[in-house]
Amino acid sequence: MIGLIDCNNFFVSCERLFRPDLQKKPVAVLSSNDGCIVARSQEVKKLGIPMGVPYFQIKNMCKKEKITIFSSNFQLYRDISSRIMHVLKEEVQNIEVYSIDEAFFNVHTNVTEKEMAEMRMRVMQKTGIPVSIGVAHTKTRAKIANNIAKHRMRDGRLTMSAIGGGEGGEQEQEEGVCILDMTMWENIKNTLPCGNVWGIGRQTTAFLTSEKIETVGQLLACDRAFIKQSLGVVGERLCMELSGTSIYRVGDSVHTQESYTSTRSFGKIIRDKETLISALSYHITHLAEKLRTQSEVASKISIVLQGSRYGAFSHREDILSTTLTMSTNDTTTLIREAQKLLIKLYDSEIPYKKAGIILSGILREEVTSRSLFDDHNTHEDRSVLNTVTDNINKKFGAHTLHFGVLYGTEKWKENKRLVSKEYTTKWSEICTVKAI
DNA sequence: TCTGGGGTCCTAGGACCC
DNA sequence: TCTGGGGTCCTAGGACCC
Repeated sequence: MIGLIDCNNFFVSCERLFRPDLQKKPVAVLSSNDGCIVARSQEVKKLGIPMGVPYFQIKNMCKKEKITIFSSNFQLYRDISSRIMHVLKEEVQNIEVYSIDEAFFNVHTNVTEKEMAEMRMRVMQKTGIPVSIGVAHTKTRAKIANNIAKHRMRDGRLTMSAIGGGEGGEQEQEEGVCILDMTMWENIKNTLPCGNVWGIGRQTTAFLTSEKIETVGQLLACDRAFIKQSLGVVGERLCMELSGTSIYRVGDSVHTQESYTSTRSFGKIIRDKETLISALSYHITHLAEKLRTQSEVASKISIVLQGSRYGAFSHREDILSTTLTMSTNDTTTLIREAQKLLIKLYDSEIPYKKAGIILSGILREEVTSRSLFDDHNTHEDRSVLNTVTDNINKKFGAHTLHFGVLYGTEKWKENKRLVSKEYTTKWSEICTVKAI
């Protein structure tokens, strides 16, 4: 059987961990630049505030309903996430970290809800973060099981009606866990909407609706050739998973990353080339450092520029890439390449709102060969410079030592007015406990 | 005034090869 | 007059996920 553990309202739970006064009170977390709502407490969901809504549209409502708002604090969330995964590794043998707040794991066939409920309590006790656990025969079904588990938690003994299914059976249910066995699957599949399934998004849901296919039961009753023809191999696999044949194994998605992206919206409109260079260099500094700590190099660099998506220049995104003559993780080389790309892509007429870098063609540093025409001495010098820079920044904090082009960062840096402290990753912001 | 960021996989079509 | 068949690799774009 495959289990899926998922943290409840993860970012909100992280904030509450250090603000216990906010338990049971409405709390929401914003995306970077304080743009949109990306995490909501149960109380906020009940108020009808949807996921992803722009903050400025509901600012008044937040004030009226006394919702506590936080800017996103990814340092904190990443650290709490790693603690949870660490605890989980002690609990089960095979875990696959799927996202910042989710992990799949294998569990024995006769696992009981009681066992999972106990595991859930231990994770909560050791980390302070509430989680839900769903178990089923396949990953896709485990996702559904987890969804049911989440609803069981909210209002005590809730049924599937909240996500569209009709949960049958009178058996005792544990809070926050669900083992979706054959009997229960047969009970829910004919009322479970396709759109609630992992892997069926907006487009596919619209298509299925147009074909009068609304529920998972109806989808599974379809002709296989029709599925393959209209939804491709992805749809075919999805149906296999739904019908109980496991296609995706635990551990499948654990492999080295193929690309790294760093992009950020600007706090205000940017028009001049120099500030764009500064922004791109900032992203390169971050990514190149990441490559170096992982002993990797990139063989392709892309710059991304985007005009304001709302207003006269609606949705204009430009990408320009170049393949490097030699794979590298050297900050200087990458900044130079980005500058060349920017000169080609830059348009003084466009009010820019966002810029970023994508590094791809990621390779292990030791397997890459050197170019015949490469200047060996320059390479060595750069390597020494990068090492020294990395060490200083590691010791004294990010960007202590940086390239001159990064002056200008303050011109585009995001707004983050409501950010909480780095309680667990920064000495100066650590919690103080007073014993009386 | 104000609308996020970081990924993966699949597919179709073009370039190129023998 | 008549101009094949079978591949691979790369890329851009779409759909989806958290």
